[in-house]
Amino acid sequence: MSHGDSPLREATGIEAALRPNGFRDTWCGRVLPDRVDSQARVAGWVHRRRDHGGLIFIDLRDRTGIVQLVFHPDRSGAAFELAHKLRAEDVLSASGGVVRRSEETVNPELATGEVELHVEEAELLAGSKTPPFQVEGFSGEVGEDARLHYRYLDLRREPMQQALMLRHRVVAAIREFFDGEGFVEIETPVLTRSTPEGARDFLVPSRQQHGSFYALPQSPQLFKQLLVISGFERYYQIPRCFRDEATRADRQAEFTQLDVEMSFVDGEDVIEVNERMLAHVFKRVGGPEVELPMERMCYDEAMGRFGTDRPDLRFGLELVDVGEALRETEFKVFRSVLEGGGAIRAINAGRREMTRSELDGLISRAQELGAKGLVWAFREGDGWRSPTAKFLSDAELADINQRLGAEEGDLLLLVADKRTVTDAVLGQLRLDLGKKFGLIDEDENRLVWIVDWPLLEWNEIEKRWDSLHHPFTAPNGDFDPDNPGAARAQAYDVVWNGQELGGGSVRIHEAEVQEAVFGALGIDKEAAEARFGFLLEALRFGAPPHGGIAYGIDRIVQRLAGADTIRDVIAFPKTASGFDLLTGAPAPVDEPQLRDLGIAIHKRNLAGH
RNA sequence: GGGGGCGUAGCUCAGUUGGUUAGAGCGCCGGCCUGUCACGCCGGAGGUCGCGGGUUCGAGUCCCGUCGCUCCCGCCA
Repeated sequence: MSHGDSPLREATGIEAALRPNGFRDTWCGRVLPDRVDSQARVAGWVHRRRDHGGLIFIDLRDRTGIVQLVFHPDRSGAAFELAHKLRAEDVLSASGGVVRRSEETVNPELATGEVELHVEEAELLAGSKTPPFQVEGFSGEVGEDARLHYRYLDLRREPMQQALMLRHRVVAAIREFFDGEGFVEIETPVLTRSTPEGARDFLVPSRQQHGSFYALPQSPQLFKQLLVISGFERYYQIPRCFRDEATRADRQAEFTQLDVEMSFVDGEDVIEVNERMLAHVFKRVGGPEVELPMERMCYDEAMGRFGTDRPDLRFGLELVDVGEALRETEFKVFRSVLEGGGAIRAINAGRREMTRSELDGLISRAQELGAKGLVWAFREGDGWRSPTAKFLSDAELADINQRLGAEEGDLLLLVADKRTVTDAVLGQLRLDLGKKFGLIDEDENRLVWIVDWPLLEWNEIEKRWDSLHHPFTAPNGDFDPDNPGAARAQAYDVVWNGQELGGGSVRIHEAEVQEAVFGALGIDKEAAEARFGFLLEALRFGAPPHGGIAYGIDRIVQRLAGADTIRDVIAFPKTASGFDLLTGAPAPVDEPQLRDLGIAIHKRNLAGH
């Protein structure tokens, strides 16, 4: 290792470690060229240091707290070879004062390739309680509650430091790219108008207009469209967005978006800029290499082969339609599904050993995902080993085997239902099995644009058409209100290893088209005018053709960091039920505050207490 | 909103078919040790078993409720 560059000479480049020195009350430091952790036993562990303007701060594990070390750059050469012992009581008693130590020799045979640091002076700046959990060094995993309650301590831990630094670099690289491409970053309101089409809104009561509410933005979608109408041809923003829905490992109610919009473009233009942006950012932060142009797949193909619009392309187990093989089947379950216009779809999971209870688990999982059942089978000779085999003819079994490319012993899974159900269920089972069987190469990276989307999809439960993206996505070509399901859209989602990083579309730029699409969505003229009148009116002043995209920054960073949950790349996340364990939010407010807002609380939920 | 798992010392956890004084590792406190880097050795303190109710001679253990953490489904245009 080369330590000759004297990192001590660069004030901001100082990295040092303090480690136990054989006695609990002594410690010495070591310098590494880039970044070193500190640990020292001074009646406990020094578990953290931060460099700060040429000084190094060390948090001590107990009441010794933060220590300031003053380095003498002109002696740093010697410092690389010397270690000083510093007695704990010196530090402890030095509150506000300075401790001076004499030099002592160091045993050169102990050289580890790291460099020991000559500590010239030490000054106690602040004490510290014993942390509630071990911040550095060996310890079991710390529970989520404890980490979130003491988030500021959790954030001292190296993986969290790395994650937030990575996040910073991602955001910096994004700004660097868009600035270089002539984009303008413009902020849009956080207190805005509720548009209850999508997720539930977070509402903020108005003090001046009792009974009226602001909504926190689910996305700056409408404002960015207004901005392109204003003549800002290339806009971007990194806004905080809010959706009052359940939290998940990859979802927080409060999240950060990268929002982009461009004028006088079609979908190709948006994709072209954005894949260059992704390549730039990934390169800047040491992520996987992005080959340009990126892979693309049509929506219909993704749904057909993988049962999802965000396929993980790192492994096979693709969906296959076996309905043709069962056209004449006597098996009542399959027959009624086919006659009802449904589909029978299947995946060949390959040659697997599975116990009966594991197979039962697959059935439960399929039912949980919405299927009525799941047929499993192992190819055996020309037929199946399966409880279902006896209901099917030899010819049917052979045909299915052939369609699935099944070889001896392969596990086959069939679902019969409406096509949307078969695909959703098998698409998820495919992912479950991919993980279970270790089919996913974690080192592989597959970025793909999913393109050419339907504009709308039929919502069977609500009996209406829904937007696949959002109501402002433009139909490709003429829009036929009598056949809304036929409309396609220049929409594009970018999917990385099965996770959607972002999505966008070309937008409607003509008021008449927007009105027609609202109509198809069941938003009548009056409702459209009430909720989106400002947009419709703006469109009537001449909007440029425009399109854009929005990304989930948290997810991008999560993937780049290799974190299991989005919480690990958010400094102060909330729990699954939306609590902030650190501050205690949400919390009741005082009666006068409520009076000011004209709000009374129904205490029906408190009555039982 | 529904389902599963969890809640015991500061942290991570064990705790048998319900049975006397609830344990371990780490951390913490005291003592010893001059080259550690998960230091080591000796000793010690530390618990409303999430909370409330119930069953029982007896509850960490069983039941009901409740609060919290977590995963899955719904939801997330």
